[in-house]
Amino acid sequence: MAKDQGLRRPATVQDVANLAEVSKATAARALGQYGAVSARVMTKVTAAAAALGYLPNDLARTMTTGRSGTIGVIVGDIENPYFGLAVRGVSDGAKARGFNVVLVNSGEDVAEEKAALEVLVRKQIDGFIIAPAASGDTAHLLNIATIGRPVVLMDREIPALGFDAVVLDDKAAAKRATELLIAAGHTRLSYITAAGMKQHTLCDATGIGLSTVANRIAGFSEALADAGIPDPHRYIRFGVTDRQGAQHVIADLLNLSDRPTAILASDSLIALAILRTTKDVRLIIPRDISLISFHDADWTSATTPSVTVVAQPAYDLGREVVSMLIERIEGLAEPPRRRELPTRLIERESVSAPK
Amino acid sequence: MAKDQGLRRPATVQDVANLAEVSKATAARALGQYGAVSARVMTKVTAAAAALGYLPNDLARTMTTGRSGTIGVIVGDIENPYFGLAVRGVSDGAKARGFNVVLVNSGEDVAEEKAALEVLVRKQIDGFIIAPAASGDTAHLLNIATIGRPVVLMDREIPALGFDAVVLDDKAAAKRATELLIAAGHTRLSYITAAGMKQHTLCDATGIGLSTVANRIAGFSEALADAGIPDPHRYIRFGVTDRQGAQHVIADLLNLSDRPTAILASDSLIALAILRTTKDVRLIIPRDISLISFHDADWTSATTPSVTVVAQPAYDLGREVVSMLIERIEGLAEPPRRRELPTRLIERESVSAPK
DNA sequence: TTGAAAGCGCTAACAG
DNA sequence: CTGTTAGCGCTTTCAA
Repeated sequence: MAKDQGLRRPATVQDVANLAEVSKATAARALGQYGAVSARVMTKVTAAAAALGYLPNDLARTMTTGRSGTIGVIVGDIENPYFGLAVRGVSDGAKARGFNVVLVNSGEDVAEEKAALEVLVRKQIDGFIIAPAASGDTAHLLNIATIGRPVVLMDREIPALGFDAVVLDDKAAAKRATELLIAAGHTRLSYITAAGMKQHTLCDATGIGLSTVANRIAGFSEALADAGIPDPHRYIRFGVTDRQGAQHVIADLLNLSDRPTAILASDSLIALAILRTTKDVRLIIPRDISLISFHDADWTSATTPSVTVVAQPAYDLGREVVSMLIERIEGLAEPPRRRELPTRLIERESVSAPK
Repeated sequence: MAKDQGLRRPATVQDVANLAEVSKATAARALGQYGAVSARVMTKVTAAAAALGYLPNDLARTMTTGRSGTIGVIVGDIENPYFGLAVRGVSDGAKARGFNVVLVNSGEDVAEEKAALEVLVRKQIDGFIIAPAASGDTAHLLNIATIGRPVVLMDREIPALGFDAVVLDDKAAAKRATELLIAAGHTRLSYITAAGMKQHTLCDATGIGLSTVANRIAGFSEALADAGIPDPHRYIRFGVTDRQGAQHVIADLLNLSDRPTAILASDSLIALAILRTTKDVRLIIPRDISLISFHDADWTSATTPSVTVVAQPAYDLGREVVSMLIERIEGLAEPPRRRELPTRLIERESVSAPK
């Protein structure tokens, strides 16, 4: 008996219409708040819907309207607090305007990014927010635009594609941070970055895969050049993505006979690896080595020493990017827009003069 | 001219069929790998699909099959590294079996949880993984089961609902950690937990909203009782959800004239708040106060002192929970199953004897 | 203001 | 093995 209610087929517009004794079209108009309905019908239909526990089938709605009210977000690593915060900005912004968000991780891998994109297209997503894994190999991104779905780039830009983009002032940020280190007296400075290339080794500025990486290296190098410090690329390390690799690269760096006396880390995960490694090899921050990290992660203010950081407006980045996207979805036709958000240097305890 | 390709209507099965000169049904069979097709037709259709850049419309497919190949995950706070890791386990497991995941944050709020659930039901999600925000107020969860969509509970269980659940051995874990503290000589022990109730104040064990919280408090209290320490609830604090609140509660606790000499933190975010607050009031860990935290967050091994933690198999939790769910989706009809995963105490540097 | 009918893109059931 | 037909639940003409 109780089982009668146990498994019932979900109610449809037709069911509601029957119970309310109106036509399907009328019931649909009342439920979907479009067209025009008399007050009498409105209440009857609403009551019927409530009685049946009616919930609209969004897929059917999307099938006919062509709009899913959903936007797709693809980032490299949601567990990176920087992206985590940005995604929260996106979610909040989307929710505020009645859109849903579906989030996919690309693992900073172009093939996975491509697969993710395909899944989302097949789900008839209205538009995309992407932090692209690489700036070469972008055919899939162009395709997406071809089928009429807007794309906004987040954090990393690819000017050639002509998409809207919201980025940070990475070059200026890197330069400012580097100058702080130089002002403290350092001349052997290292920049360690997660993404950008497969190789950990140094390279000339050509072939850098990500605008953020290229920009920061430009800022870093410029600061060194301005200070007359030679061979700026000497202590730059790329592609430090996994935890293992990070420890290894950092340990190698610290074992150099003329090891760097200051490090700039591209994100809080790298900074963490540096903390761990210095602890392992019994180097004290900032006495033996100074540290500045990109991203004001939660823990950076709680450690001893607390760490000097480049604070990034990640949440605002997300808000901004989603509002740009929604404007496009709603038909905005202007030429591509680009917005650059400022970062801020927060000085704490991890920088001092070299010994 | 170039614009001709600029915006083209996405290709449908019908388009592919026309180009391949077969019927719509045949094209669909070839594309969807079901039914049976001759090799000749198969190649023709495949070629046509490639030529047109055909991508199936998953919504249409779901409409007719009733299966979306997507599972919904609802957690309180994806930025909590514990849940972040669990969700990654879920994603990996789902991907491996050909399912997609859509993730929604509930902000540990029942109303939001309810709204999220509704959105997902409307999208015809195949099944749900939920870390419920509270164990009262569960009508919406029951409803979901009523319409025939399986639910598996993650991390927190609600036995009354009869759902599958995967949880950790919270009680044993709390007891073990507490015993370590007691063995070190502590008698004034505090437990600080994020979720559970609105009030920060102490309470009797009745009306605790979450199984995890109740279980841990049981383990904590039991250890104190076993050691003959009176008034075990004295230093327990609930509902420390936001950063502000955390600082405040902790500061109050540390300002007590007979303040606790050891704290057990319910997650890494609380532990962080403790680190920050002790730093503020110039208390040294572990000299002035010992600390153990639930969750082996990344940073806990990199700080000075590194922090002793209850390591939780969050990733495995996610894997396990998703595999249970998929079995249900694929028709498993057995009675509800419950699985408890073991945690592990990792001793590091944040515990010592009281002064 | 309301109703009837067509159609979104796909798969399922049934013939041939 | 292939084609025809019907229908998923909804919105959208078009008439009434």
